[in-house]
Amino acid sequence: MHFNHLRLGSSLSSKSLHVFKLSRAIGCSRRFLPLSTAAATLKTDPHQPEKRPCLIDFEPLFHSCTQASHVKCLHAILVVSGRFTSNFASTRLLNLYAHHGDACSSLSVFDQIKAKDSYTWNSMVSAYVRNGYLNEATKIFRQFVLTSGLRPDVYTFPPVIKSCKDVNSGKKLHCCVYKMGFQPDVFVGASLVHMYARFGFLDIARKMFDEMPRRDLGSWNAMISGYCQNGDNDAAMSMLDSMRLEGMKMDSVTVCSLLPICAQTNDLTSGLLIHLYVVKHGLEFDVYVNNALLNMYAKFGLLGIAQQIFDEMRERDLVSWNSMVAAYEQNDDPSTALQFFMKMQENKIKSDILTLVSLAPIVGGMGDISNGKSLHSFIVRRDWMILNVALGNAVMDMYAKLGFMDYADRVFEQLPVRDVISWNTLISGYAQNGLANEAIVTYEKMKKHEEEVIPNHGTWVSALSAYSNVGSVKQGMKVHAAVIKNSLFSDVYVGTCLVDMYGKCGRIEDAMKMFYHIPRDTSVPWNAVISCHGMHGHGKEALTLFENMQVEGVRPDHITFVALLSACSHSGMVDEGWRWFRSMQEDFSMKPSLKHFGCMVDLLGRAGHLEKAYGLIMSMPFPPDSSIWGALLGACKIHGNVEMGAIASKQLFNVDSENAGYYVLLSNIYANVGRWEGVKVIRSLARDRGLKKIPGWSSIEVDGKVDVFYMGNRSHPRFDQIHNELRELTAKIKSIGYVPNHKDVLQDVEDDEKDDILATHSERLAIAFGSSMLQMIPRALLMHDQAF
DNA sequence: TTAGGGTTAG
Repeated sequence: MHFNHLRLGSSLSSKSLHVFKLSRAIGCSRRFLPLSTAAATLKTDPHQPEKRPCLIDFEPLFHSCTQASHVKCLHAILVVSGRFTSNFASTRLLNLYAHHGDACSSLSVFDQIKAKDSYTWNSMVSAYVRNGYLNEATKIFRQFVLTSGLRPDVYTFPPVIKSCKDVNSGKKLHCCVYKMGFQPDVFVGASLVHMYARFGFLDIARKMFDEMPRRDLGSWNAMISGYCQNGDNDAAMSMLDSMRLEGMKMDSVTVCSLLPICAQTNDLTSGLLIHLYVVKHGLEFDVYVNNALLNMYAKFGLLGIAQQIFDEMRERDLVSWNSMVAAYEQNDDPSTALQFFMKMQENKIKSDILTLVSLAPIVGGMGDISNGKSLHSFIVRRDWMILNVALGNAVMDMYAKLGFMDYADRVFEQLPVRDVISWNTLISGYAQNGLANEAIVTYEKMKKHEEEVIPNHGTWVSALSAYSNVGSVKQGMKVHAAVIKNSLFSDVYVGTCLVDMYGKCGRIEDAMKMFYHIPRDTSVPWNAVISCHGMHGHGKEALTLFENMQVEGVRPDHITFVALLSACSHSGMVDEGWRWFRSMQEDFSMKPSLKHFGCMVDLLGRAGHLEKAYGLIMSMPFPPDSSIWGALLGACKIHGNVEMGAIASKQLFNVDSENAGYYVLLSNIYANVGRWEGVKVIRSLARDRGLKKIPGWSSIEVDGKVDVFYMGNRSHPRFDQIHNELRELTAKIKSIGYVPNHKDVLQDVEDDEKDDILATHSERLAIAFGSSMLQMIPRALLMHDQAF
């Protein structure tokens, strides 16, 4: 019966008005006035004025509470009608609050119940567990056992077992259940089985499961989900087979446990079969099932299907919304992800920690620090930083993406708990922002905390990329040793980083040795090895490797072609470059991206075919970005083509007026041909727009420590020593015939000043430092100048 | 009328 059937009149009596006021006072909306009117009418039946409504009269009202505000309203009615004092009614109210996520109100009701029975105690424990207040649940359970004088029953244990945080407290409860003489029946038994499985004690769980006197679907699910959560997918599947042999059919819980492992094992077929089962058995209206399906399709990159499931869901919860935001974020569509987040706000869906975990990388990618700061303060205001390491890590990563490593570091310092990902995020953040030295220092610091945090794949990958950026092969080799010690050398990603490190440091032979040690059935290591050959001008070797890759049946991807085209570009192999640029489209059906066009513009430009490069840009199927025009502008500098340089820079400033580097490049083109007026115009333009070029830097490794130098930098503690060494070296090389090339100084200054500028170039500072530390021979400086 | 087993993350 619906509460509307109880409505007997439409005008409000004084008592019903009282109910209304009371219901407003405790926060329920006017829309639910009929509920209070109905109850008030119950009280004021003119024919039986003394008769208060019986508990049975409230039954339909209990069932009508589909929203939190309904519960508040019913609460008011119970108070007014004098039925709140009934233990039964108030405990049901307690449960209703808990079901609607309001454990605080549950507690307030609980406190008002004077003669609590075990139903009341059990309900309060489960109210806390249901809403995630595990510590409070344990406290209430203790009070129940120690102070109430009542005996826990079979209803008590399942929620308490569920709230265990570690296996030891679980074991204690297991003993307690055993001592009190409870049979491990289906509920308590399944709880214990799942508790052991959850903490990874699958053998104990399995033994208990096998010895259970009775097993229902829930018991099977406890065991299957235990295997799934521990990544033992084969055991989960064989358990499923046994379950079916015993005539049990999968329900929504079984389905929800299995769907995530379909995505993990890349088994789309099983996922589709389960989806079919869901539809056939009418499980498609379960929110959990829909969320699990949605997530599985998103993990396979099938966003269209995920979106369709979301659109067709009758009921959506926070997990559904979070999953959609994460789905688009993880599939490189941050703008749609952001739209979903906005829609959440429009629909008044409150974000939780996981919403923010997905939102942080989106904000990081938007490039606006003020948004980043508001997101951070939103989290801090709610104290979520303390609750969840993953969120802290996500915020660090966001600041790293925005280029604010000082903020990322501050967040790191303030984290109450740091796990391996916190360290990895900081290290890779520094490395990605060009602060290789800081990355290395952090990695060294991490090693000192080895007892608390064990490095993983991500650590080696970040550390290696930092060492390869500063060209520190000795330190890189130490990481290599650590990788071998941890038996990770056969991991494709770690191995590829080693290839990359040796390659970037110029140790091509070592890179090749490493390459032949790692599995090469995917494009990942091939891309690295092709790229490092290309980088050092070994275009032919890069091409040979590319051919070998095809012989071994490994399909090249977009990145392979970027590596290959850039190898052609660095070796001046124009014809080969064209050939593969066409081949990728014709033979491999790949559409060239901006990066491929960028390589081609670079290839043609470097070779002096500026008109052809311009023609290629004009034929592109999408608008060229700053990297394309930047490549053309760079080529104009090499070939001193002022006219084309002006065209390229005009386009460049249209698409990216913020990058100071391009202004410098154009002014250098003018400077090269001595057009100092042009230089002045461009420089003042850059100054007016408040742009400052990020200075170039050079690094050198001495005794395992890496030092970084910037042009004209005087802040080094050994500055005087370096300066003296530099003077001596310059004098020496001048005495053996070195003539400074003033053309390389792109400023309109006197020749002696040009000497000074050349002499304090960051690479020279680094070499002078190295020389002063190691008594390096001046030959290094000579060699360096040739490459200048 | 209280209970077990389920979906999202850095």
